[in-house]
Amino acid sequence: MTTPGRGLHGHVLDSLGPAITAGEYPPGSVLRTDELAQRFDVSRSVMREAVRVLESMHLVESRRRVGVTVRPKSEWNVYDPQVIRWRLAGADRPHQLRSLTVLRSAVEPVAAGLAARNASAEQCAELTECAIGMVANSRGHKLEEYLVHDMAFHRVILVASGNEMFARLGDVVAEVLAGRTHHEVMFEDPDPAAVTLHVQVAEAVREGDAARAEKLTREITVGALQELDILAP
Amino acid sequence: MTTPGRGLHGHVLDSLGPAITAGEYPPGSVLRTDELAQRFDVSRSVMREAVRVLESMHLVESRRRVGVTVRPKSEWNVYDPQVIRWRLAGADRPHQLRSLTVLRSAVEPVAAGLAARNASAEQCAELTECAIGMVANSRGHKLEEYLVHDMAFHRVILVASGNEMFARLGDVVAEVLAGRTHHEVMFEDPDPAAVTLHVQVAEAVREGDAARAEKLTREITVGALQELDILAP
DNA sequence: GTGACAAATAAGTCTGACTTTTTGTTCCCG
DNA sequence: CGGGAACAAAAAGTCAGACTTATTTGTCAC
Repeated sequence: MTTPGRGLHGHVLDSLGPAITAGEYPPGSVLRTDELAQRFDVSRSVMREAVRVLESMHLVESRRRVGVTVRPKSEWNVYDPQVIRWRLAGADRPHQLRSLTVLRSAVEPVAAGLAARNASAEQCAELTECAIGMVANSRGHKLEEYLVHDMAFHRVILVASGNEMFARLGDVVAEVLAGRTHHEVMFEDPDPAAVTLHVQVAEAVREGDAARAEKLTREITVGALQELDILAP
Repeated sequence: MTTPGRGLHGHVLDSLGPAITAGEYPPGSVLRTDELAQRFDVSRSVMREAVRVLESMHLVESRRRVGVTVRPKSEWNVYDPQVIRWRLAGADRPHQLRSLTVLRSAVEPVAAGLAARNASAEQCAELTECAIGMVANSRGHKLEEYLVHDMAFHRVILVASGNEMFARLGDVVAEVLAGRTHHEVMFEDPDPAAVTLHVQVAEAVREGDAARAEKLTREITVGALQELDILAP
């Protein structure tokens, strides 16, 4: 994603970031820049740059005379795409997927409603294409092709909402969907009902029916929650 | 907030960050590290650390032989609290407030519903306290005191939801609420209906009535949208 | 015990030299 | 005239070492 490890400090981050987000260093742990520089065999300047980035993610705090201390999880910038990726790659992947799925369930219906009002003709066309692609690959174990269109579908919805905060969740949603296909239980073809819902959402957006787009999308996200046993009794 | 300007590089960021997010340097603009270092009268090491942070926020991209280029707005990490603060302090403050308010309208009702299921006894008590504080300061131009309780109220809801992604939006919501009181039109006492809604949400959460908590919170956020003329006809 | 003072420590800063990658130009040959 | 290869320049990247500064901790006197 983006450009991983495009410098020495990037390489260091690819090691340290996952380690910290995986809880390998408990909150309050103290690291020393010089020691880390030695460990990763880089100069202090490079190590300092890496620490600065971790600091900007609120993963660590650097203080004079004490060192680089790991902050408690509750202070991390959990919306940072890099942090999300690190956590999804690590041990608390299931927990992270649940959190993100709940977030989806809150955001996507509203985004769909807005998309019904704001989507351009091109975006409507894209959406319909995606839905068609999903239908076309919904049977016969073509999970990978299905996933591509599913990710594209949700991304278009989020972008078409016209809200930049929603739009920037496209990568996150894509990551969640991909995770479900690649790592979770997803051996069979997708649920036909879900496929139909996507087609209907595309319809509703095209027709500018905000309420219906929202309601249908809510059904989709409820399905996603149920898959992870996050119920709403 | 947090610890602004806790180093030389922090001071540089406090200058450059707002400038970039304000669109002072259009996307594609090229900056050179050495020139910037001169301009801010810091060493190249310090300047490099600042650039690294901006890079981790996806505000800029640093490439050899070309320089530090400003990325298009659509790629920025708009959930980074620092970026949010910079943008709220700058020219597109109104636009940013609208985006965030829409995000609130999606997230908070769901968070309230979850809070009704997951809130601890302490959190219920806190919530009730906040609601009482709001009522107590709802008349007589005690806007500042009202704001404090209002911010606390929404923060408790988000934390009590048990979802870490929601919890981390506490600062953002607080910033939006503070912005409304301090910079937008808010001369009179708060809307009595809104105050009542908060009290009722606290009730619903206490009683574990998720559906009601969600519905009532949705009414609160609809009110917030209407204040900014974001209608739902 | 309390206060001030001193020492130790780790981050912070600066400088200068060197390396590496990328880009743009030039020049030669087809 | 066009295209490709070699070359030169530019800017970021890296490293090493010396120095500064803030903060903590320990000690000693009162």
